[in-house]
Amino acid sequence: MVSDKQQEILKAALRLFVESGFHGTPTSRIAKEAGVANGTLFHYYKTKDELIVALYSSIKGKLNERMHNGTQSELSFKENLKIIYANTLNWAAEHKEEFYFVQQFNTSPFLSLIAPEEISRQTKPHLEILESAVRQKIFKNLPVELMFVLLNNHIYGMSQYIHNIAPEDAQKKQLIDDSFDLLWRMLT
Amino acid sequence: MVSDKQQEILKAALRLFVESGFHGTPTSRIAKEAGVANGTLFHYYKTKDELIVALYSSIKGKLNERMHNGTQSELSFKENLKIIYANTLNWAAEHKEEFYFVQQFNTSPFLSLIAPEEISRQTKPHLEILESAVRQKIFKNLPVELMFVLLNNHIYGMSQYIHNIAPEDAQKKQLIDDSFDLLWRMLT
DNA sequence: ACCATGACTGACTAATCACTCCACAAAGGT
DNA sequence: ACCTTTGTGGAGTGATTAGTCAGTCATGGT
Repeated sequence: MVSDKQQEILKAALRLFVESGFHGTPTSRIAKEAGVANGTLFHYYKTKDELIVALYSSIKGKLNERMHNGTQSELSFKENLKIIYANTLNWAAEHKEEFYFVQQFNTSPFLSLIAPEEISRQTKPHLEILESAVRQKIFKNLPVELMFVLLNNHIYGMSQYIHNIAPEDAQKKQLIDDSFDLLWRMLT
Repeated sequence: MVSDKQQEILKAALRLFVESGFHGTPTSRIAKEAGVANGTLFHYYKTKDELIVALYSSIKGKLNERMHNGTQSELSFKENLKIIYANTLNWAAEHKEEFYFVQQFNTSPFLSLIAPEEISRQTKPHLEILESAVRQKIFKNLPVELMFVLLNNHIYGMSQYIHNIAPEDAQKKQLIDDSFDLLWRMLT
């Protein structure tokens, strides 16, 4: 159950963190932009760190939800992987601030606030997908962790690029198709 | 001319920024760890922002210097690219804090403190290398900016991976060889 | 009508921050 | 010897910060 005010706080925090960084945005400013009293913020989140982590988890949750939209066990591995790939890139393009925030968070000392088991819990399903592809000899016989970071960073890079050139829908679709082929070619 | 104390300040700042983030480390702490008075820090750098940018430029400069070590016009394009690739990954492995700092900086609002022309000045030579590879039909006929972000993020990913598994020298070399082949296969 | 609960408020505080200021010292030119 | 420049120190300052706290208000149960 996330109340309206809580939503507003998260929304304002996201905007301001992206604009000015974590320590660069005072809690007072977040409260102000959320149209909420200072105390209210601390009513919902005991500390600023807790707010940051909550925001991260909320965004990650939404991305994960979206990522597997439309995948079906009847489809081939390649088709499913491409759906996941496209979902992620489309989500990133539609949620630039969220995506940027996640990147910012991942390359910051705040990442250590997330328990390692929480991280591996999120990562595990993806590693398993890659593992099965290796077993089926679809992918090269390489460590799945290696393929995972390459896949991840490929997506990061593509997001950056799509963000920079801001393509039309048709062009974007083409770009996703083409870059998926590059990725596929690299891993198979 | 960079004095000893200045060096110590940069060294301490790097360590602390990586550990606690930009705003998370007070200038007073940097001065203390550098074995220098508070005022001395501000004698060399008018503001904290100026210190951060100076640190970034210094690190980037060192990386750029190292990157092209050993390249020769007599060698083939592929050989030279591989040298650059390996130099970058080796530098990153030997300078984890520096590499992490650059990533942190790049995904932070501080990036906007670097003038766009400064950035494109650094990027241009790399784009030109890619352009020539496209002209010679070595690489696929794709936008060079696209290949650039993919190349960049591939290297970021590999650095992450190498950092995580901390391989022996021989294994690291093998990893660099193999991952370069992946990259090459993707772009040609 | 009365009360209990919990969301919500905003003035407040203790601590911390970036940065200043001024004193002094060493170096080097004349 | 004298002056100027440059480097260095560290106490000090005003602004800002995360977080507190004492209390108000709306809601719903009885």
